[in-house]
Amino acid sequence: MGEDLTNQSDALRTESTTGILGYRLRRAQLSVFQRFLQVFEEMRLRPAEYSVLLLIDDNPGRKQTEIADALGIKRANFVTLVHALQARGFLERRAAAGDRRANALHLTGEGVQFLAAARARHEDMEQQLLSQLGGEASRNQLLALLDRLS
Amino acid sequence: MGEDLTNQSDALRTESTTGILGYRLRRAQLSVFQRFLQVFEEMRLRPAEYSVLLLIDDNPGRKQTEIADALGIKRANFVTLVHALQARGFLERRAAAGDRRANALHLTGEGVQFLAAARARHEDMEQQLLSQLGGEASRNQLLALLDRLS
DNA sequence: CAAACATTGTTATATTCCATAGCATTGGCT
DNA sequence: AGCCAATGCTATGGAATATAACAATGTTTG
Repeated sequence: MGEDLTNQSDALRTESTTGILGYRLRRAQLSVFQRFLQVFEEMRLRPAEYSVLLLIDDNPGRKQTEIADALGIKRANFVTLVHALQARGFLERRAAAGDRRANALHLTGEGVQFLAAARARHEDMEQQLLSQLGGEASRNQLLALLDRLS
Repeated sequence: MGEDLTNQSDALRTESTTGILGYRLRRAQLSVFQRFLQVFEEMRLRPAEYSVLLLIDDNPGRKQTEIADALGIKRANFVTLVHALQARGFLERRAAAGDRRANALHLTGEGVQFLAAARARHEDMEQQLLSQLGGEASRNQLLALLDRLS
């Protein structure tokens, strides 16, 4: 006999949470974002900012609200984002063609350059994630499954 | 000639973001959490709170820090969570057996009852997600892939 | 044993993200 | 002209998260 009375700090049972899709999704997303923050710490680039730069690069001249909507960001909160990126010289808010209310968003030369560097860095990160997932097939499957939840 | 000069608000190009794993993960996670918040609005239960109740139910008598660690919650922030659930009568903080600093967490009868109701509600939600994913096989595959990212 | 150190729960605080309300300016429509 | 919608913006609050510091207690070490 003689149970071990010394601080038996066993591992916890976690079966209940492992069955929850939302919980697992959150953990995975947090892990990926955490890595993003590390990788882009010295560039001082946040995930949302990166997505903004990408979208403007592919859609120059669009209005703030259009970009914000596409990213699921409230236009009120988008203002701060854009101003910060503008303050760093990465984008311009030009007067929109036929609408004096709207700002047409464009990347500056500096912004294009910065985005190129970010893209390279991000490419490496995606490559790491790819190898974690075990190949292109797994990655594509994951993306397809995620789409069904969105 | 004659391009259409009337506000041509075409769809934006989003290829750049669709290739980003983290972005897609975030959107899916947000979508699932959004639904959770809707489903549990009248029960006034947040995702984190639900996970706390589940974990205590499976591991009664554990210390706050143990539960918090398992969920990736800082113990400082965990205090508020626990106090709120205690204020609603769902759990108790009893004196831990051999440690006068620690609180041993236990569900109350009311807590068990509440958790049962939450579980039932959550079961329905998972069932919906399952059908969105297209079956058990897809769900299991998704969970496996998510694990490789965590 | 006494001293040094670690852990536990807690408070306070700052930051970031996200949502809502309201506003001035401008545009579109009737 | 008059009404309503859209656009960018400010202000503000809530929620999640991170850190620092603290008192009480436990653990380890000289």
